[in-house]
Amino acid sequence: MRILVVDGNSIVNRAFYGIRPLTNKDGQFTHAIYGFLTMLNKIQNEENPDAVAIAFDLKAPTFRHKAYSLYKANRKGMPPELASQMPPLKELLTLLGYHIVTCEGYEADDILGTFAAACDNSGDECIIATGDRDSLQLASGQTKIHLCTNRQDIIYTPQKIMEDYGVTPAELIEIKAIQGDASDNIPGVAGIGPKGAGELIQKYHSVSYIYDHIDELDIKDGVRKKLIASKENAILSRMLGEICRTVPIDTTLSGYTVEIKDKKKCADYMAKLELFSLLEKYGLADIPQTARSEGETQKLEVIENADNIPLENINELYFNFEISDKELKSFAVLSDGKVLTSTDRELFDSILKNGNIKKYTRNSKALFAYADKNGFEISGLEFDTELAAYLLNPSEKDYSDENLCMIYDAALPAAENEGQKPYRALAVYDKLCRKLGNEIEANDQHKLLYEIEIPLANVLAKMENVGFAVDRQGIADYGAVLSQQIAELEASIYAEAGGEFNINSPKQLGKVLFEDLGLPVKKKTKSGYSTNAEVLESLRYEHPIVDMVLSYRALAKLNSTYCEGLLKVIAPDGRIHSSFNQTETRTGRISSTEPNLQNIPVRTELGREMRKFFCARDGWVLVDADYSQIELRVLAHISGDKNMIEAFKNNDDIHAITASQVFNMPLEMVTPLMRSRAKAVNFGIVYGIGAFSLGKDIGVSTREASQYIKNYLSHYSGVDEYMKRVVERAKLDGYVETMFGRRRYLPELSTGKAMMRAFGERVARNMPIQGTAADIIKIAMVRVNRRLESEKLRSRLILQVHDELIVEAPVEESEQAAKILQEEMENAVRLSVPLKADAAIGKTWYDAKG
DNA sequence: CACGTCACG
DNA sequence: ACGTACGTGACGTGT
Repeated sequence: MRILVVDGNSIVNRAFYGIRPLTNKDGQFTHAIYGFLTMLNKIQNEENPDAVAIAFDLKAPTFRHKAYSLYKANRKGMPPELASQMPPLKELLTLLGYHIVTCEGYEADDILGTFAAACDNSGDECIIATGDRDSLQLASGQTKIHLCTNRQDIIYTPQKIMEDYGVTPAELIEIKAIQGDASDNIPGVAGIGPKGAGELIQKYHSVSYIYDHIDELDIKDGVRKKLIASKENAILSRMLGEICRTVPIDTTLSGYTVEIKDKKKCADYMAKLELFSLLEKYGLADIPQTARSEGETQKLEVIENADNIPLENINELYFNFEISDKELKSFAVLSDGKVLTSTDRELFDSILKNGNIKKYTRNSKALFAYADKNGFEISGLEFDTELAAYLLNPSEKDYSDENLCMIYDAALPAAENEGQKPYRALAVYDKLCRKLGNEIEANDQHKLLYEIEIPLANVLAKMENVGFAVDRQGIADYGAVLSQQIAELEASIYAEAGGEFNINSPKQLGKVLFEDLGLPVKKKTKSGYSTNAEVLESLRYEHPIVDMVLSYRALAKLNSTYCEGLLKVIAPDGRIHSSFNQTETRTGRISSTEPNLQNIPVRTELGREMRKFFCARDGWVLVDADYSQIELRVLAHISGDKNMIEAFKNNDDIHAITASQVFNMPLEMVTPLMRSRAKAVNFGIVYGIGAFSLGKDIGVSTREASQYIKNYLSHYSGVDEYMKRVVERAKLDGYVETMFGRRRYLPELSTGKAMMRAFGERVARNMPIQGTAADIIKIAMVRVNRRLESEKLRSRLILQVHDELIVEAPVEESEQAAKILQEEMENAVRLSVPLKADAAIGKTWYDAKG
């Protein structure tokens, strides 16, 4: 037989520290459980064992030898965020049919050792799954080690160990005895590390041989001295490092086969932990869940192509649809507990137009786009599950109805066949909508959903449909010029490098710059030398090739991402129809894809040229309006800082004012450099700031940067208090929110890991600001669209770039459109400081942007 | 598919 | 000792 023996403690640790924290609705941390089962499932698929044993340490202090407990006793216990995951993990493992093995007085790796020894005797095969290299000593003809690392898993056989370490598995114990292991409190020999220890054991094979022949060894005197000085520790370490193989446990492999006994119970438990992706991995996706608060699980009844869809006296309609290329493929409604499907377009349209039927659905943007394309407006769209769920938790990855049913306890009925599968969620859509709706009310997010997100879906749909006109030939010509220049730079770079290589490969470029040309290494990445712009910038004067590479990069980016990329997505109508995603970001911003029109170059003149190809159709112009410092104004408002509010009320130059405060001098003395540094401080504050990064950003020492921050916070003391308050509040609530109640949960804040917690704190400071600004421009978009339509203009919104809106307008409407933009943006919400928006008109985006 | 890089607010 | 500001998406390379 073939048994997989899992080092439970080691794997769960790896999962806990390797994955960002995750909780379910109850606040139960689940990432270690999720990571453990994902890894276990993967290993099982790779190794295909007949049986699985999962070994855990016991909670009680354990000892292997008398001396052992002394050493292990002072090892730190688990952080509570991990400890709280152990009982549910073990429960779930048991439900999944795994056998958990523990033994009083022994650690998990002793159990591994015992199984390995048993297999060595019986001739069975043993696979040890662990993240701990200490277990490599167990490798043998019968036993291999499946080592889980942060990167790729490595399979260790005795041969592989010989290749990597140059010794036998047993000799690894000897090496460790000399080199020691701080994390295990194994002292080893002071002054000799892994390299020295490896060499000694390769030559002499054992600690006891070394000490028996200490005077005859062919080694340096220094080494001999160290060995002699630490003799006692070395011999003790030799004992501590050997894994015990005689734990009194049952090693009859046939007792460890895996079988799920109660699939339903198992599925329920996973659902409770909200580990839905595991349901699929363990083949439990189709098991109907118990409705935990709704009584019985429903039976799924689907009537395809129903000839009669009763709509008489229907006030609420739960439905779903398939629309592709703005054409209706089919739709399905929930009627009297049954799912009825149809392809009747006229019926579908009449439902959409009928304001007396309240409609509950998902992906309303697609629906609005369909209506827009067909020249009518939807009336009575009441609820969108995707948008509601996004407001309840914007960090969710999957807003599919099936997933939402699982998260929000709307028990999915079982499908009797493949054909029924797509309708499982619809069968319980009324329940799902009710639960989501209740939570929206409980969270006070009513306005956000009904007055902002749902109407916005309509606006976004129209923006997508209209698209942005581009000058195809202009882009192509620009691309050709770039290609020419790229080819020239390429040749010069090869000449400097003394040969051809792929400049686009950071790996190859790193080798050329830092090995072949010997330039100083400034920074390393996980996989080698860093070659990013910041590094190259600092090397500009070291070698002429550096500037060439910088130029090459700039041109290559423009050509591949913008020229070639955009040419690929121009529609037959000569316009670019980007998709605006409403449920993507965790702050409430929208995102743009295929193509991303929110990152068209602007910061360099060369890149900015690109915007000359984004234009209005003949006889029309672009009206571009952007908010002035919306995030700082939002900060002034929500922090209530008197000085900052005053500055904005006076329409002062906020960066200059900040400079005079940070550098402690009169406003007239502020130089452009000081102003630009103060601007960076303002940004930094919004982002959650650290002195190190601020210093790096503006090129001053960390010390100096930290003084700037101090000055800033003492002048804007309201901001200082707000920043403290918001983090404290977030720790209590577990989430932060915007002015309009948009939330983001922050499980990071209750982590034991300092880095991660610090990240959570920065997010807590930033999200309410970035998110409130996002809320505001969304309100403005809905209102701008409403005004354009109600004033019977042909002008239309075509793009949003976070603090900027673009309208395409007939020339004769442009002034009016500009006025509408400015008014609606500035009056979207009343803050304690004025909102300021500036509009400009031009034939192209380049011209229209201030 | 992950990573490095770089474009935007 | 380690890494280092918030939020995105696209491209090319290399495992």
